[in-house]
Amino acid sequence: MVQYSSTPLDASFAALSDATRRGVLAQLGRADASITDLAQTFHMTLTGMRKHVRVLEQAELVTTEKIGRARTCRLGPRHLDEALAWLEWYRQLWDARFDELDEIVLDLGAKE
Amino acid sequence: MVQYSSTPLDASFAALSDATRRGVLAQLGRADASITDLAQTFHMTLTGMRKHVRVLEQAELVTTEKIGRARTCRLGPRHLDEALAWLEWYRQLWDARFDELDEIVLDLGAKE
DNA sequence: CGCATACTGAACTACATGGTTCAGTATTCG
DNA sequence: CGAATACTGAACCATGTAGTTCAGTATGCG
Repeated sequence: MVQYSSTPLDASFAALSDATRRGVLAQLGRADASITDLAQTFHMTLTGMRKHVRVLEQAELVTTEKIGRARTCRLGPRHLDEALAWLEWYRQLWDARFDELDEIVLDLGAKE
Repeated sequence: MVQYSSTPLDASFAALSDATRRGVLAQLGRADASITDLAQTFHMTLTGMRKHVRVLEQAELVTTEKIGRARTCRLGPRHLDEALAWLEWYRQLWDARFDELDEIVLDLGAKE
């Protein structure tokens, strides 16, 4: 198949499609945390959590910095504006289709 | 691993993490389409497109109906409100952290 | 009826994902 | 120095994903 990483939008949505990663973002919203902190919260191994954090890093939702032996994770620079914009656009699309349906229904009513 | 399908939010974000599927939503926003129509637009086999459509169906973003030998796909009942709400919440979280940082910077400035 | 069209299902390929364990390395602290 | 802590990398497993081909079935049309 060859995934070749595609667009940043793909990466954002993919990163958000996992409940653990959304939880990590929530925790980092309250305070920065180490891999150990996060691993404890979500009851998984350091290695497992590191992988989630790396996915979030690659989607630019989280940045990390290794200080001494600990790696500190914090909320990253991406606002998810792109993802939000896409969803808003989609909602408008959907609403437009719905209005159209309304019109058809109204037209049918007018005929009687 | 055992994926057991988790939350609808997972399904929504996962469905949106593929450019082809976002394109299908866009096309269905303009008009309903058959599997053949969609497969042609995105240059893939019927079987391949059917799989994408099924993912969108399972995320309740698209509904389909088989009429005669053709399957008609249309934009589904889900507004993606949940996904939007999550992203909005996340943005507020991020903004809050940013404001906090601003305060720290301002405090540092006041000290001089 | 017979052919073309539209889809479906199974099997296969190649790679991604979400997790684990185990065996390291690097850092801190007594 | 030596032990504990914090992370890392490689290897592995089971399953999911994005596509294909090929061999059907079901429908519509001349």
